[in-house]
Amino acid sequence: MARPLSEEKRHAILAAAAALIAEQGVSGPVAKIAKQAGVAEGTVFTYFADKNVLLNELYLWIKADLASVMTTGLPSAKSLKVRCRHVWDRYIEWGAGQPLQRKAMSQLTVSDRITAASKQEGGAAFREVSAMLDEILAASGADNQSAAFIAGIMESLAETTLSFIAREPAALEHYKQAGFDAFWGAVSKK
Amino acid sequence: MARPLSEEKRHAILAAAAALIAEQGVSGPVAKIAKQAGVAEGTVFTYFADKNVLLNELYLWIKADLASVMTTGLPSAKSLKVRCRHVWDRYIEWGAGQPLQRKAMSQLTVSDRITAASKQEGGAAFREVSAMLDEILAASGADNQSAAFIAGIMESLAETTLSFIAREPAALEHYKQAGFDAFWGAVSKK
Amino acid sequence: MARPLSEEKRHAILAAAAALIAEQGVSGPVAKIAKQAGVAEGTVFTYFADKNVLLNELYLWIKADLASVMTTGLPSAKSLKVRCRHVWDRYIEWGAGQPLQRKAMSQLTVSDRITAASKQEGGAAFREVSAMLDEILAASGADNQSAAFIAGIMESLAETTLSFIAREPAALEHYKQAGFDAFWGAVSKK
Amino acid sequence: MARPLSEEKRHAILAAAAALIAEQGVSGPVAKIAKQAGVAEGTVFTYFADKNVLLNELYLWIKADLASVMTTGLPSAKSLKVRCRHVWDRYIEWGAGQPLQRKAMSQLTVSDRITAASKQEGGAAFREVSAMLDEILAASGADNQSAAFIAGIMESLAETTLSFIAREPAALEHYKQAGFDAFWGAVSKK
DNA sequence: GATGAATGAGAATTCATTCAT
DNA sequence: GATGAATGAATTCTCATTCAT
Repeated sequence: MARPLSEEKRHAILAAAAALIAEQGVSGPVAKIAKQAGVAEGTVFTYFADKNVLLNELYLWIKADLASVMTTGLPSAKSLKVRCRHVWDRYIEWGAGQPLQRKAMSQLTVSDRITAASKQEGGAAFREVSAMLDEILAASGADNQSAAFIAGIMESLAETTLSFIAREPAALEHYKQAGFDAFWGAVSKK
Repeated sequence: MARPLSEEKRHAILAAAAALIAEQGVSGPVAKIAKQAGVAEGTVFTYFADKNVLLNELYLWIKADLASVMTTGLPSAKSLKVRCRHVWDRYIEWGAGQPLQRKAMSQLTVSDRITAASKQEGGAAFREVSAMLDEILAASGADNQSAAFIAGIMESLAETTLSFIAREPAALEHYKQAGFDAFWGAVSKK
Repeated sequence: MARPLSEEKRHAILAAAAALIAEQGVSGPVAKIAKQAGVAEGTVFTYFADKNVLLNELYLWIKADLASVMTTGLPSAKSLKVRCRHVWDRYIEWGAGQPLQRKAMSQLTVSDRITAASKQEGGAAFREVSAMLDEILAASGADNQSAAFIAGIMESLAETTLSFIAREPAALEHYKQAGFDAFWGAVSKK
Repeated sequence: MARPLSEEKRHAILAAAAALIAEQGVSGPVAKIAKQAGVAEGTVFTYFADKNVLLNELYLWIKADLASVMTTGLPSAKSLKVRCRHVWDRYIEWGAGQPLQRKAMSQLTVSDRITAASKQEGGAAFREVSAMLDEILAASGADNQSAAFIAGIMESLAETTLSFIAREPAALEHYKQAGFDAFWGAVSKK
């Protein structure tokens, strides 16, 4: 191949797509993504076969980014609660710092254009987190929950927390703490 | 007066819109809504000035329906937890029984086509529920939460619960209980 | 027939049509005409078989009105120039006083929805004026003009005059005089 | 650059628009313009942002064409009347030779879709002609006319002349002469 | 590989006309 | 006769995708 695909352009397109989707939803036109990314309209299709592929790869890209952020620096030796708090804080900080990616993710999540395969692959990125949540399950002795359900609870509470932070950025620390308290109360044995 | 506007047709259009939006998102074509509702395409626009109006009225229609379901038969004399459980159960049953409306609502909620005014008006329908959540706040003595945050927690946990029920309908009762336990743990004092 | 068609409604519809067409052109919707006329949409079609019929009848209605205005009080015994001046002044005053009808007429004239038959019938209303213009022709001895051409000149100069009056209403008398001078210069022998 | 915008296509679209508007008025569908121009419907919108823009650019295109024709070869050294005759003849020949453009122009002129800015810009193209008409004004000593009014007279008489030529093409020279005589009689001192 | 003009299948919306009330 | 809801064909415009340059 004469000129190889440029990883830089690929990222620019993904980032532009995230920004546009955050603002306009998944129906935002490819032309705007291209313009924002600084490439020609047609170029988008040399990096992504079609718009659905772009959407799905964006979904995975953001999921992978979030998963990586959540588990980097995880203090494996510390207590379960400390580790959960670490993960929680990374999630909240990521969401507060990347509002466009978070908003884009919420649009992608409800869209019917993200395939089941992508959703599964996206979930797989959180294996390390899942394992940690399994410990909660074991510790709580609760027989009516599952690790997946606990993960869902964490995700939805984090999203709720982030939506409040988005409206009151100054209260970031307050909501980060309150949100974690709610999470811990929700999943730990009383 | 010639033919009066038919409330029946209006409902048929709203119901068809809910079904289509649940499946295809807010960008589903009006033509399909009309066909599903059994009316001509143009008729949709005699009932709703444009698609945005239809979307906003659908949002309010579903919100009002849910609010009504949640508070009907609320046992005012009973304990706070019993009343919360009543509201929770009604929510879960409504969501499990009206999966299309629930899916449509989740699409509408993230759409930028629902106006701030509609969101405010939609929230107002939950005044009675809000008052109840205020009691939780007072009882918990927690100084780091707000009634709005508690409402957000309830809604997001209910949605999470419903998404698990959607995948495992047979486990409805299990998740209804587990979800409520999580909610109660999240918002009550330890 | 139980209820006869009301001449009053017919006129209201024609007047409303003139007003709307003046503002929006012949493509203005029938619904707006009906509303402005204070009748129901369907009623328009009991008075006029379809929109083309309405347009053509409006054309004839305005033409007849103008022809009547131009020839009423025509001082038959006076000189040719005095009689021409009479007709000219009535035209200008009519056009200045009925700007909507005049504007509507200019829209109808260029529209392809006015049939040749209507145009012919509309022209016939000006028989008396035509006869007068024939006299000009005879008097001028010009062999290179025709009465129809002179009529066309009068009409186009009057329209030009009216368009200047529309922009400067205070200069009505000025333009009325200047326009007539131009007309007389154009059609009389030097 | 990929394919550059083709000036040829742009012209084809403008010409097709002129033809269609001449026949059907400004409400003629863009689809027909596209078909006549030999391009896809969407292509029209890559050359003109929307139909109003197309209409306004068409208006300016025709105006500029006419202005250019009228002043090309103007014998500056000759008498005022000779120069006026030159301009008049060019106008009549242009109108007789381009009946579609002329008809389109008459439709555009009465349309409310041509902006005031376009009308002003369109008028500016006739600066050279205007200057010549100013001379008529100075020469005539008439204090009750203005150059703009004279221009209006010329335009309306030319249009009238052309409408007669359109009906009797064989009488072109006759009407060209008769029309000019009328014009000169209308604006020159007796 | 990069570009952006070209394409045409939709999508929302309008509107003349019909017809049930 | 009067009304205005119902209809669906027609219209403008958008946009994913292709392909000539």
